[in-house]
Amino acid sequence: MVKTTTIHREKTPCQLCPLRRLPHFREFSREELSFVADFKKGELVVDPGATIFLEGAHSAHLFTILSGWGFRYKTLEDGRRQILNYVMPGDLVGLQGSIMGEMQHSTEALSPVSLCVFERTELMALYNKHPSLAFDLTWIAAREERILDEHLLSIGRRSALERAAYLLAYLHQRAKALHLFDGSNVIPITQQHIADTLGLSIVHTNKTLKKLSERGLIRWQERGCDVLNSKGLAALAEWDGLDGGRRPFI
Amino acid sequence: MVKTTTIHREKTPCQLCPLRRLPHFREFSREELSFVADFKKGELVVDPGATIFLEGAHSAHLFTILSGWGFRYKTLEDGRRQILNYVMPGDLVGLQGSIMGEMQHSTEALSPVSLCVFERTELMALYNKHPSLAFDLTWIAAREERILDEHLLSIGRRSALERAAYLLAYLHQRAKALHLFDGSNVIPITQQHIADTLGLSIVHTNKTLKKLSERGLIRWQERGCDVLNSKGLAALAEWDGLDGGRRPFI
DNA sequence: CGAGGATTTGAAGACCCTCAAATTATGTGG
DNA sequence: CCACATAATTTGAGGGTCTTCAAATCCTCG
Repeated sequence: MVKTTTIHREKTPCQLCPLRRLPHFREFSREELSFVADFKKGELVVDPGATIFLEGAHSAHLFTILSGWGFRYKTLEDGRRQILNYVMPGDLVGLQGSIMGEMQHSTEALSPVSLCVFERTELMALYNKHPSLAFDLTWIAAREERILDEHLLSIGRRSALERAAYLLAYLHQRAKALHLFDGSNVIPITQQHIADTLGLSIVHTNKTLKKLSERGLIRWQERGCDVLNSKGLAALAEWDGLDGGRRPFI
Repeated sequence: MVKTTTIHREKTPCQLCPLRRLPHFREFSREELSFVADFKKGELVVDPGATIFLEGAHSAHLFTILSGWGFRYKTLEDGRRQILNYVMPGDLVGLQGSIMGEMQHSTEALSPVSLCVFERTELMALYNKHPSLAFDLTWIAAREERILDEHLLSIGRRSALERAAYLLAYLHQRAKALHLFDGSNVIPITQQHIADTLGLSIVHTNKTLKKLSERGLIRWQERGCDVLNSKGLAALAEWDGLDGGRRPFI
Protein backbone atom coordinates (compact mmCIF):
# COMPACT_ATOMS: atom_id res chain seq x y z
CA MET A 1 0.00 0.00 0.00
CA VAL A 2 1.24 3.45 -0.86
CA LYS A 3 1.60 5.77 2.09
CA THR A 4 -0.53 8.83 1.58
CA THR A 5 -0.65 12.17 3.23
CA THR A 6 -3.74 14.31 3.14
CA ILE A 7 -4.10 17.90 4.21
CA HIS A 8 -7.46 19.28 5.13
CA ARG A 9 -8.44 22.79 5.99
CA GLU A 10 -9.88 23.16 9.46
CA LYS A 11 -11.92 20.07 10.09
CA THR A 12 -12.29 20.00 13.86
CA PRO A 13 -12.86 23.43 15.44
CA CYS A 14 -10.79 23.71 18.61
CA GLN A 15 -13.86 24.70 20.55
CA LEU A 16 -15.32 21.28 19.78
CA CYS A 17 -12.04 19.39 20.13
CA PRO A 18 -12.81 15.95 21.55
CA LEU A 19 -9.59 16.01 23.55
CA ARG A 20 -10.76 19.00 25.56
CA ARG A 21 -13.56 16.95 27.00
CA LEU A 22 -11.16 14.52 28.62
CA PRO A 23 -10.53 15.05 32.34
CA HIS A 24 -6.88 14.37 31.59
CA PHE A 25 -6.40 17.89 30.21
CA ARG A 26 -6.70 21.20 31.94
CA GLU A 27 -9.51 23.60 31.12
CA PHE A 28 -8.81 26.51 28.83
CA SER A 29 -10.13 30.03 29.02
CA ARG A 30 -12.18 31.36 26.15
CA GLU A 31 -9.31 33.64 25.14
CA GLU A 32 -6.80 30.82 25.12
CA LEU A 33 -9.12 28.68 23.09
CA SER A 34 -9.78 31.33 20.51
CA PHE A 35 -6.08 32.03 20.14
CA VAL A 36 -5.33 28.37 19.62
CA ALA A 37 -8.20 28.06 17.16
CA ASP A 38 -6.61 30.88 15.21
CA PHE A 39 -3.17 29.36 15.57
CA LYS A 40 -4.38 26.16 13.99
CA LYS A 41 -4.04 26.21 10.24
CA GLY A 42 -5.56 22.90 9.29
CA GLU A 43 -5.33 19.17 9.75
CA LEU A 44 -3.03 16.51 8.41
CA VAL A 45 -3.81 12.82 8.15
CA VAL A 46 -1.09 10.25 7.69
CA ASP A 47 -1.10 6.49 7.23
CA PRO A 48 0.61 3.98 9.49
CA GLY A 49 4.31 3.85 8.77
CA ALA A 50 4.40 7.35 7.28
CA THR A 51 7.12 9.74 8.39
CA ILE A 52 5.82 12.88 10.05
CA PHE A 53 9.24 14.45 10.57
CA LEU A 54 12.62 13.40 9.31
CA GLU A 55 15.85 14.02 11.19
CA GLY A 56 17.60 17.06 9.81
CA ALA A 57 14.42 18.76 8.63
CA HIS A 58 13.77 22.44 9.13
CA SER A 59 10.03 22.32 9.21
CA ALA A 60 7.81 25.36 8.96
CA HIS A 61 5.18 23.55 10.99
CA LEU A 62 4.58 21.95 14.30
CA PHE A 63 1.72 19.68 15.18
CA THR A 64 -0.50 18.43 17.92
CA ILE A 65 -1.63 14.84 17.67
CA LEU A 66 -5.40 14.77 17.39
CA SER A 67 -5.73 11.00 17.14
CA GLY A 68 -3.52 7.98 16.67
CA TRP A 69 -0.16 6.69 17.87
CA GLY A 70 3.36 7.48 16.71
CA PHE A 71 6.94 7.43 17.91
CA ARG A 72 10.12 9.47 17.86
CA TYR A 73 13.46 7.83 17.07
CA LYS A 74 17.08 8.37 16.17
CA THR A 75 19.41 6.13 14.19
CA LEU A 76 23.13 5.54 13.92
CA GLU A 77 24.76 5.46 10.50
CA ASP A 78 24.81 1.69 10.33
CA GLY A 79 21.07 1.51 10.90
CA ARG A 80 20.82 0.83 14.61
CA ARG A 81 17.62 2.51 15.75
CA GLN A 82 16.60 3.82 19.15
CA ILE A 83 13.00 4.75 19.81
CA LEU A 84 13.02 7.72 22.17
CA ASN A 85 9.37 8.07 23.08
CA TYR A 86 5.85 7.57 21.84
CA VAL A 87 3.41 10.29 20.84
CA MET A 88 -0.30 10.16 21.54
CA PRO A 89 -3.26 12.54 21.30
CA GLY A 90 -2.54 15.89 22.89
CA ASP A 91 1.20 15.60 22.33
CA LEU A 92 3.08 18.35 20.60
CA VAL A 93 5.23 17.12 17.73
CA GLY A 94 8.09 19.19 16.39
CA LEU A 95 8.57 21.64 19.25
CA GLN A 96 12.31 20.90 19.43
CA GLY A 97 12.68 21.77 15.77
CA SER A 98 10.49 24.84 16.01
CA ILE A 99 12.38 26.22 18.97
CA MET A 100 15.90 25.27 18.02
CA GLY A 101 15.81 25.26 14.23
CA GLU A 102 16.53 21.72 13.17
CA MET A 103 14.92 18.43 13.95
CA GLN A 104 17.39 15.97 15.41
CA HIS A 105 15.10 13.01 15.46
CA SER A 106 12.47 11.48 13.21
CA THR A 107 8.82 10.86 13.94
CA GLU A 108 6.72 8.10 12.44
CA ALA A 109 3.07 7.11 12.61
CA LEU A 110 2.21 3.77 14.20
CA SER A 111 -1.48 3.91 13.38
CA PRO A 112 -3.48 6.31 11.22
CA VAL A 113 -2.64 9.67 12.74
CA SER A 114 -4.41 13.00 12.39
CA LEU A 115 -2.62 16.15 13.40
CA CYS A 116 -3.47 19.78 13.97
CA VAL A 117 -1.12 21.96 11.95
CA PHE A 118 0.46 25.11 13.36
CA GLU A 119 2.85 27.62 11.84
CA ARG A 120 6.23 27.87 13.40
CA THR A 121 6.47 31.56 12.55
CA GLU A 122 3.49 32.33 14.76
CA LEU A 123 5.09 30.79 17.82
CA MET A 124 6.57 34.06 18.98
CA ALA A 125 3.12 35.65 18.91
CA LEU A 126 2.01 32.99 21.36
CA TYR A 127 4.80 33.99 23.72
CA ASN A 128 3.98 37.66 23.31
CA LYS A 129 0.22 37.46 23.70
CA HIS A 130 -0.43 34.44 25.90
CA PRO A 131 1.97 33.94 28.78
CA SER A 132 -0.19 31.15 30.13
CA LEU A 133 0.16 29.21 26.89
CA ALA A 134 3.86 29.99 26.79
CA PHE A 135 4.11 28.49 30.26
CA ASP A 136 2.25 25.46 28.97
CA LEU A 137 4.81 24.98 26.22
CA THR A 138 7.60 24.94 28.79
CA TRP A 139 5.48 22.61 30.89
CA ILE A 140 5.12 20.25 27.96
CA ALA A 141 8.85 20.31 27.30
CA ALA A 142 9.58 19.70 30.99
CA ARG A 143 7.19 16.76 30.99
CA GLU A 144 8.93 15.21 28.01
CA GLU A 145 12.22 15.71 29.79
CA ARG A 146 10.87 13.93 32.86
CA ILE A 147 9.70 10.99 30.79
CA LEU A 148 13.06 10.76 29.05
CA ASP A 149 14.72 10.74 32.46
CA GLU A 150 12.69 7.70 33.42
CA HIS A 151 13.45 6.00 30.11
CA LEU A 152 17.14 6.57 30.69
CA LEU A 153 16.92 5.02 34.11
CA SER A 154 15.10 2.11 32.56
CA ILE A 155 17.50 1.41 29.72
CA GLY A 156 20.55 2.10 31.81
CA ARG A 157 19.74 0.24 34.98
CA ARG A 158 16.75 -2.08 34.65
CA SER A 159 16.99 -5.70 33.48
CA ALA A 160 15.34 -6.73 30.24
CA LEU A 161 12.27 -8.02 32.06
CA GLU A 162 11.94 -4.87 34.15
CA ARG A 163 12.45 -2.68 31.12
CA ALA A 164 9.72 -4.37 29.16
CA ALA A 165 7.38 -4.22 32.14
CA TYR A 166 8.07 -0.53 32.60
CA LEU A 167 7.50 0.29 28.94
CA LEU A 168 4.21 -1.53 28.72
CA ALA A 169 2.96 -0.10 31.99
CA TYR A 170 3.95 3.34 30.79
CA LEU A 171 2.20 3.02 27.44
CA HIS A 172 -0.85 1.50 29.06
CA GLN A 173 -1.16 4.25 31.62
CA ARG A 174 -0.82 7.00 29.07
CA ALA A 175 -3.29 5.44 26.67
CA LYS A 176 -5.77 4.74 29.43
CA ALA A 177 -5.73 8.36 30.58
CA LEU A 178 -6.59 9.34 27.01
CA HIS A 179 -9.43 6.81 26.76
CA LEU A 180 -7.67 5.23 23.83
CA PHE A 181 -8.83 1.72 24.63
CA ASP A 182 -12.21 0.40 23.61
CA GLY A 183 -12.40 -2.53 25.95
CA SER A 184 -9.38 -4.28 24.52
CA ASN A 185 -6.27 -2.59 26.05
CA VAL A 186 -4.22 -3.42 22.97
CA ILE A 187 -1.14 -1.32 22.33
CA PRO A 188 -0.56 -1.18 18.55
CA ILE A 189 3.14 -1.92 18.24
CA THR A 190 5.34 -4.71 16.94
CA GLN A 191 8.01 -6.49 18.92
CA GLN A 192 10.56 -4.73 16.76
CA HIS A 193 9.34 -1.41 18.15
CA ILE A 194 9.61 -2.71 21.68
CA ALA A 195 13.11 -4.01 20.99
CA ASP A 196 14.20 -0.66 19.58
CA THR A 197 12.73 1.12 22.57
CA LEU A 198 14.36 -1.10 25.16
CA GLY A 199 17.73 -1.29 23.47
CA LEU A 200 17.42 -5.06 23.07
CA SER A 201 17.55 -7.44 20.13
CA ILE A 202 14.26 -8.63 18.73
CA VAL A 203 15.02 -12.22 19.70
CA HIS A 204 15.62 -11.42 23.31
CA THR A 205 12.63 -9.10 23.33
CA ASN A 206 10.46 -11.95 22.17
CA LYS A 207 11.73 -14.21 24.94
CA THR A 208 11.26 -11.47 27.49
CA LEU A 209 7.69 -10.82 26.43
CA LYS A 210 7.03 -14.51 26.68
CA LYS A 211 8.06 -14.40 30.32
CA LEU A 212 5.65 -11.54 30.94
CA SER A 213 2.93 -13.57 29.25
CA GLU A 214 3.69 -16.62 31.40
CA ARG A 215 3.25 -14.45 34.45
CA GLY A 216 -0.16 -13.42 33.19
CA LEU A 217 0.79 -9.77 32.90
CA ILE A 218 0.28 -9.41 29.15
CA ARG A 219 -0.94 -11.33 26.13
CA TRP A 220 0.53 -10.88 22.70
CA GLN A 221 -2.08 -10.44 20.03
CA GLU A 222 -2.26 -9.92 16.34
CA ARG A 223 -1.12 -6.28 15.92
CA GLY A 224 0.02 -5.52 19.40
CA CYS A 225 0.23 -6.12 23.10
CA ASP A 226 -2.76 -6.64 25.36
CA VAL A 227 -2.00 -5.43 28.87
CA LEU A 228 -3.73 -7.66 31.40
CA ASN A 229 -2.22 -6.36 34.62
CA SER A 230 -0.88 -2.86 34.43
CA LYS A 231 -0.18 -2.57 38.15
CA GLY A 232 1.68 -5.84 38.13
CA LEU A 233 3.91 -4.56 35.37
CA ALA A 234 4.59 -1.32 37.22
CA ALA A 235 5.37 -3.23 40.42
CA LEU A 236 7.75 -5.55 38.60
CA ALA A 237 9.60 -2.53 37.23
CA GLU A 238 9.56 -0.66 40.53
CA TRP A 239 7.89 2.19 38.69
CA ASP A 240 5.71 4.73 40.46
CA GLY A 241 3.64 5.76 37.48
CA LEU A 242 3.09 9.09 35.85
CA ASP A 243 1.85 12.21 37.53
CA GLY A 244 -1.94 11.83 37.60
CA GLY A 245 -2.72 15.54 37.52
CA ARG A 246 -4.34 17.38 34.66
CA ARG A 247 -2.05 18.68 32.02
CA PRO A 248 -2.14 21.35 29.36
CA PHE A 249 -2.02 20.94 25.63
CA ILE A 250 -2.01 23.36 22.75
CA MET B 1 35.14 16.46 55.45
CA VAL B 2 31.78 17.92 56.37
CA LYS B 3 29.75 19.14 53.43
CA THR B 4 28.87 22.73 53.91
CA THR B 5 26.38 24.99 52.24
CA THR B 6 26.77 28.72 52.27
CA ILE B 7 24.26 31.32 51.18
CA HIS B 8 25.40 34.75 50.21
CA ARG B 9 23.36 37.78 49.32
CA GLU B 10 24.02 39.05 45.83
CA LYS B 11 27.68 38.61 45.20
CA THR B 12 27.99 38.78 41.43
CA PRO B 13 25.78 41.40 39.79
CA CYS B 14 24.21 39.95 36.64
CA GLN B 15 25.47 42.92 34.65
CA LEU B 16 29.01 41.81 35.46
CA CYS B 17 28.32 38.09 35.16
CA PRO B 18 31.45 36.41 33.78
CA LEU B 19 29.32 33.97 31.81
CA ARG B 20 27.82 36.76 29.75
CA ARG B 21 31.21 37.53 28.32
CA LEU B 22 31.50 34.10 26.76
CA PRO B 23 30.72 33.92 23.05
CA HIS B 24 28.83 30.72 23.84
CA PHE B 25 25.85 32.66 25.15
CA ARG B 26 23.55 35.04 23.36
CA GLU B 27 23.55 38.74 24.14
CA PHE B 28 20.88 40.13 26.39
CA SER B 29 19.07 43.43 26.15
CA ARG B 30 19.37 45.91 28.98
CA GLU B 31 15.76 45.20 29.99
CA GLU B 32 16.28 41.46 30.07
CA LEU B 33 19.39 41.85 32.11
CA SER B 34 17.79 44.12 34.65
CA PHE B 35 14.85 41.77 35.04
CA VAL B 36 17.14 38.82 35.61
CA ALA B 37 19.23 40.83 38.06
CA ASP B 38 16.04 41.51 39.99
CA PHE B 39 14.95 37.89 39.67
CA LYS B 40 18.18 36.75 41.28
CA LYS B 41 17.89 36.60 45.04
CA GLY B 42 21.40 35.59 46.02
CA GLU B 43 24.06 32.98 45.61
CA LEU B 44 24.60 29.54 47.00
CA VAL B 45 27.91 27.74 47.30
CA VAL B 46 28.09 23.99 47.81
CA ASP B 47 30.95 21.59 48.33
CA PRO B 48 31.76 18.61 46.13
CA GLY B 49 29.43 15.72 46.90
CA ALA B 50 26.71 17.96 48.31
CA THR B 51 23.13 17.43 47.20
CA ILE B 52 21.59 20.44 45.49
CA PHE B 53 18.18 18.87 44.98
CA LEU B 54 16.76 15.64 46.29
CA GLU B 55 14.22 13.55 44.41
CA GLY B 56 10.74 14.23 45.77
CA ALA B 57 11.51 17.76 46.89
CA HIS B 58 9.13 20.65 46.33
CA SER B 59 11.66 23.41 46.23
CA ALA B 60 10.83 27.08 46.43
CA HIS B 61 13.91 27.84 44.40
CA LEU B 62 15.54 27.22 41.11
CA PHE B 63 19.13 27.89 40.23
CA THR B 64 21.54 28.72 37.49
CA ILE B 65 25.01 27.26 37.78
CA LEU B 66 27.52 30.07 38.03
CA SER B 67 30.58 27.86 38.33
CA GLY B 68 31.43 24.22 38.86
CA TRP B 69 30.24 20.82 37.70
CA GLY B 70 27.33 18.69 38.88
CA PHE B 71 25.05 15.91 37.72
CA ARG B 72 21.40 14.84 37.77
CA TYR B 73 20.49 11.25 38.62
CA LYS B 74 17.70 8.87 39.54
CA THR B 75 17.87 5.67 41.57
CA LEU B 76 15.89 2.48 41.87
CA GLU B 77 14.86 1.24 45.30
CA ASP B 78 17.69 -1.26 45.54
CA GLY B 79 20.26 1.45 44.93
CA ARG B 80 20.97 1.15 41.23
CA ARG B 81 21.79 4.65 40.06
CA GLN B 82 21.50 6.23 36.63
CA ILE B 83 23.14 9.55 35.92
CA LEU B 84 20.89 11.42 33.51
CA ASN B 85 23.00 14.41 32.56
CA TYR B 86 25.67 16.77 33.78
CA VAL B 87 25.20 20.41 34.71
CA MET B 88 27.72 23.13 34.01
CA PRO B 89 27.83 26.92 34.17
CA GLY B 90 24.82 28.54 32.53
CA ASP B 91 22.60 25.52 33.13
CA LEU B 92 19.28 25.91 34.84
CA VAL B 93 18.80 23.52 37.74
CA GLY B 94 15.36 22.73 39.07
CA LEU B 95 13.20 23.91 36.18
CA GLN B 96 11.33 20.60 36.04
CA GLY B 97 10.41 20.93 39.68
CA SER B 98 9.50 24.58 39.40
CA ILE B 99 7.24 24.01 36.43
CA MET B 100 5.65 20.73 37.42
CA GLY B 101 5.72 20.86 41.20
CA GLU B 102 7.92 18.02 42.33
CA MET B 103 11.49 17.09 41.59
CA GLN B 104 11.74 13.58 40.18
CA HIS B 105 15.49 13.39 40.16
CA SER B 106 18.34 14.43 42.41
CA THR B 107 21.20 16.79 41.65
CA GLU B 108 24.64 16.60 43.19
CA ALA B 109 27.79 18.73 42.99
CA LEU B 110 30.88 17.17 41.45
CA SER B 111 33.17 20.08 42.24
CA PRO B 112 32.67 23.20 44.33
CA VAL B 113 29.55 24.73 42.77
CA SER B 114 28.17 28.22 43.05
CA LEU B 115 24.61 28.90 42.02
CA CYS B 116 22.42 31.93 41.39
CA VAL B 117 19.23 31.59 43.41
CA PHE B 118 15.80 32.41 41.96
CA GLU B 119 12.34 32.27 43.48
CA ARG B 120 9.96 29.84 41.94
CA THR B 121 7.00 32.08 42.75
CA GLU B 122 8.34 34.78 40.49
CA LEU B 123 8.51 32.54 37.48
CA MET B 124 5.06 33.53 36.27
CA ALA B 125 6.11 37.18 36.28
CA LEU B 126 8.86 36.24 33.86
CA TYR B 127 6.30 34.76 31.51
CA ASN B 128 4.06 37.79 31.86
CA LYS B 129 6.65 40.49 31.43
CA HIS B 130 9.39 38.98 29.30
CA PRO B 131 8.21 36.78 26.45
CA SER B 132 11.74 36.59 25.11
CA LEU B 133 12.97 35.11 28.38
CA ALA B 134 9.96 32.81 28.49
CA PHE B 135 10.96 31.59 25.06
CA ASP B 136 14.47 31.05 26.38
CA LEU B 137 13.15 28.83 29.14
CA THR B 138 11.39 26.65 26.60
CA TRP B 139 14.55 26.71 24.52
CA ILE B 140 16.56 25.50 27.48
CA ALA B 141 14.08 22.72 28.16
CA ALA B 142 14.10 21.71 24.49
CA ARG B 143 17.88 21.62 24.52
CA GLU B 144 17.90 19.33 27.52
CA GLU B 145 15.40 17.12 25.76
CA ARG B 146 17.64 16.94 22.72
CA ILE B 147 20.63 15.96 24.83
CA LEU B 148 18.61 13.28 26.59
CA ASP B 149 17.56 11.96 23.19
CA GLU B 150 21.19 11.50 22.26
CA HIS B 151 21.97 9.88 25.61
CA LEU B 152 19.13 7.43 25.06
CA LEU B 153 20.48 6.53 21.64
CA SER B 154 23.85 6.05 23.24
CA ILE B 155 22.81 3.81 26.10
CA GLY B 156 20.31 1.91 24.02
CA ARG B 157 22.27 1.27 20.87
CA ARG B 158 25.97 2.02 21.22
CA SER B 159 28.55 -0.51 22.45
CA ALA B 160 30.38 0.12 25.70
CA LEU B 161 33.37 1.57 23.88
CA GLU B 162 31.22 3.84 21.73
CA ARG B 163 29.20 4.94 24.73
CA ALA B 164 32.25 5.94 26.69
CA ALA B 165 33.68 7.76 23.68
CA TYR B 166 30.44 9.64 23.17
CA LEU B 167 30.16 10.66 26.82
CA LEU B 168 33.70 11.97 27.04
CA ALA B 169 33.44 13.81 23.73
CA TYR B 170 30.17 15.33 24.89
CA LEU B 171 31.54 16.48 28.23
CA HIS B 172 34.70 17.77 26.63
CA GLN B 173 32.82 19.76 24.01
CA ARG B 174 30.49 21.35 26.52
CA ALA B 175 33.28 22.25 28.92
CA LYS B 176 35.44 23.61 26.15
CA ALA B 177 32.68 25.94 24.94
CA LEU B 178 32.47 27.27 28.48
CA HIS B 179 36.25 27.79 28.74
CA LEU B 180 36.27 25.45 31.70
CA PHE B 181 39.70 24.05 30.96
CA ASP B 182 42.90 25.75 31.94
CA GLY B 183 45.25 23.92 29.64
CA SER B 184 44.60 20.53 31.16
CA ASN B 185 41.32 19.27 29.62
CA VAL B 186 40.61 17.22 32.71
CA ILE B 187 36.99 16.26 33.37
CA PRO B 188 36.50 15.97 37.14
CA ILE B 189 34.62 12.68 37.50
CA THR B 190 35.29 9.23 38.88
CA GLN B 191 34.93 6.01 36.94
CA GLN B 192 31.91 5.28 39.10
CA HIS B 193 30.19 8.33 37.64
CA ILE B 194 31.03 7.21 34.14
CA ALA B 195 29.73 3.73 34.88
CA ASP B 196 26.47 5.12 36.25
CA THR B 197 26.08 7.33 33.21
CA LEU B 198 26.72 4.62 30.68
CA GLY B 199 24.65 1.95 32.39
CA LEU B 200 27.71 -0.26 32.88
CA SER B 201 29.41 -1.87 35.85
CA ILE B 202 32.45 -0.14 37.24
CA VAL B 203 34.66 -3.07 36.32
CA HIS B 204 33.71 -3.06 32.71
CA THR B 205 33.91 0.72 32.62
CA ASN B 206 37.48 0.52 33.80
CA LYS B 207 38.37 -1.97 31.08
CA THR B 208 36.61 0.14 28.48
CA LEU B 209 38.45 3.30 29.51
CA LYS B 210 41.69 1.39 29.32
CA LYS B 211 40.94 0.62 25.67
CA LEU B 212 40.35 4.30 24.99
CA SER B 213 43.66 5.05 26.68
CA GLU B 214 45.48 2.47 24.59
CA ARG B 215 44.14 4.16 21.49
CA GLY B 216 45.57 7.43 22.71
CA LEU B 217 42.19 9.10 22.96
CA ILE B 218 42.22 9.79 26.69
CA ARG B 219 44.46 9.52 29.70
CA TRP B 220 43.14 8.74 33.15
CA GLN B 221 44.48 11.03 35.81
CA GLU B 222 44.20 11.51 39.49
CA ARG B 223 40.72 13.06 39.85
CA GLY B 224 39.41 12.69 36.38
CA CYS B 225 39.72 12.07 32.68
CA ASP B 226 42.08 13.98 30.41
CA VAL B 227 40.68 14.14 26.88
CA LEU B 228 43.53 13.93 24.38
CA ASN B 229 41.58 13.60 21.15
CA SER B 230 38.05 14.86 21.29
CA LYS B 231 37.40 14.46 17.57
CA GLY B 232 38.66 10.92 17.67
CA LEU B 233 36.22 10.12 20.44
CA ALA B 234 33.34 11.68 18.53
CA ALA B 235 34.30 9.79 15.38
CA LEU B 236 34.50 6.50 17.25
CA ALA B 237 30.99 7.10 18.60
CA GLU B 238 29.62 8.30 15.26
CA TRP B 239 28.55 11.47 17.02
CA ASP B 240 28.04 14.74 15.20
CA GLY B 241 28.59 17.04 18.15
CA LEU B 242 26.41 19.65 19.72
CA ASP B 243 24.87 22.60 17.99
CA GLY B 244 27.60 25.22 17.91
CA GLY B 245 25.29 28.24 17.91
CA ARG B 246 24.94 30.71 20.73
CA ARG B 247 22.44 29.86 23.38
CA PRO B 248 20.45 31.71 25.99
CA PHE B 249 20.64 31.43 29.72
CA ILE B 250 18.80 33.02 32.58
C1' DC C 1 51.05 5.97 59.40
C1' DG C 2 46.60 4.16 58.96
C1' DA C 3 41.92 4.37 56.87
C1' DG C 4 38.99 4.76 53.31
C1' DG C 5 38.06 5.63 48.62
C1' DA C 6 39.31 4.90 43.76
C1' DT C 7 41.42 2.16 40.36
C1' DT C 8 43.02 -2.10 38.47
C1' DT C 9 43.15 -7.02 37.50
C1' DG C 10 41.61 -11.93 37.21
C1' DA C 11 38.17 -15.48 36.85
C1' DA C 12 33.66 -17.51 36.36
C1' DG C 13 29.16 -17.06 34.91
C1' DA C 14 24.78 -14.59 33.45
C1' DC C 15 22.52 -12.09 30.23
C1' DC C 16 21.87 -10.82 25.90
C1' DC C 17 23.34 -11.06 20.92
C1' DT C 18 23.86 -13.09 16.38
C1' DC C 19 22.89 -16.59 13.18
C1' DA C 20 19.64 -19.62 11.28
C1' DA C 21 15.37 -21.43 10.33
C1' DA C 22 10.57 -22.65 11.17
C1' DT C 23 6.03 -21.02 11.85
C1' DT C 24 2.38 -17.92 11.74
C1' DA C 25 0.08 -13.81 10.18
C1' DT C 26 -0.86 -10.20 6.57
C1' DG C 27 -1.57 -8.28 2.20
C1' DT C 28 -1.80 -8.42 -2.87
C1' DG C 29 -3.07 -10.03 -7.27
C1' DG C 30 -5.36 -13.15 -9.89
C1' DC D 1 -11.62 -16.86 -2.42
C1' DC D 2 -7.08 -18.89 -3.14
C1' DA D 3 -1.99 -18.58 -4.00
C1' DC D 4 1.88 -16.36 -3.30
C1' DA D 5 5.05 -12.96 -1.31
C1' DT D 6 6.20 -10.48 2.51
C1' DA D 7 6.27 -9.24 7.29
C1' DA D 8 6.06 -10.60 12.12
C1' DT D 9 6.67 -13.93 15.60
C1' DT D 10 8.80 -17.90 17.62
C1' DT D 11 12.41 -21.24 18.74
C1' DG D 12 17.10 -23.30 19.14
C1' DA D 13 22.06 -23.07 19.50
C1' DG D 14 26.43 -21.02 20.24
C1' DG D 15 29.18 -17.11 21.30
C1' DG D 16 30.42 -12.49 23.02
C1' DT D 17 29.74 -8.69 26.02
C1' DC D 18 29.17 -7.38 30.28
C1' DT D 19 28.32 -8.62 35.32
C1' DT D 20 29.49 -10.21 39.77
C1' DC D 21 32.73 -11.70 43.10
C1' DA D 22 37.17 -11.23 44.97
C1' DA D 23 41.29 -9.22 45.96
C1' DA D 24 45.35 -6.36 45.16
C1' DT D 25 47.26 -1.84 44.40
C1' DC D 26 47.33 3.01 44.50
C1' DC D 27 46.03 7.49 46.15
C1' DT D 28 44.42 11.01 49.29
C1' DC D 29 43.74 12.82 53.54
C1' DG D 30 43.57 13.30 58.36
